[in-house]
Amino acid sequence: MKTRSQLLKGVLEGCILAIIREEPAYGYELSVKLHEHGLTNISEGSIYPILLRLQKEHLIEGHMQPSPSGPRRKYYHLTDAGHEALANFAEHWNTIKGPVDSIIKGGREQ
Amino acid sequence: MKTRSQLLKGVLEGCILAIIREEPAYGYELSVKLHEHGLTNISEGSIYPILLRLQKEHLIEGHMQPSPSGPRRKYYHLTDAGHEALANFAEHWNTIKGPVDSIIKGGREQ
DNA sequence: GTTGGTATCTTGTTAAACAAGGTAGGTGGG
DNA sequence: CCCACCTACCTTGTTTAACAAGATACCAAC
Repeated sequence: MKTRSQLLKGVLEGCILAIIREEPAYGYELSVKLHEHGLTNISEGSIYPILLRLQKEHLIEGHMQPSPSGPRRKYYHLTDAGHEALANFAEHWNTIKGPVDSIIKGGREQ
Repeated sequence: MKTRSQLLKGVLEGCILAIIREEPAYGYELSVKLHEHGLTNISEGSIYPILLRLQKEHLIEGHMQPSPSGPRRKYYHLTDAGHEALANFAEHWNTIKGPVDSIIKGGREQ
């Protein structure tokens, strides 16, 4: 179903920023949390590239930390620019969500 | 602002299907209607490619018709497959909208 | 020592929005 | 008559993102 993956464009990035805002998280954890929130089947092949991109844009910063069990984890936290970007994203999301809902539900002309 | 144009990915296609479902429309008209609904700054360079794509996928059909004033218009209407695709899109949209809202608003762990 | 879960990252493919630009019909003003 | 303007169509090239697939590796338990 590629409709879904098109709908996720740009959305995932914002969601990841939002989750990290709550508390620092590592990649693998993000895939679990997104799933728990209802965004199922988000593969790691989507998440890691986003994390690298966000890091390159200085919206997040990461540092390795040992795990109580298993390989080391790279925890990411938001930068100031990251908080701004998230606010910006939330605003865009809100200006799109309303119109799209009203159009899809239909029936309203003019 | 490219965040916005990423967020529109996949969304515009569904919106166009939804508007055409209400009544047949032509390209130029769609750009006006989207704007009226709150989706501003959608250029014709976005709309016409979508219409061509939808037509190629047999979700819509178009036919030329004279205009009371100005060049001829190409009115599009939904096919059966188009109705299905729209229902499908609406479903996907609904499964994404809720989770994204809850993640952005934040505060909920586990 | 090998299996399996946790964890990271990379490459290549595909698909979509949009800017920019090109074509042309009709109408009204000069 | 012709020229400018609005309506209306379509195309090309650029950029960006999700994702599948796969590579790597640590650790624990058996």
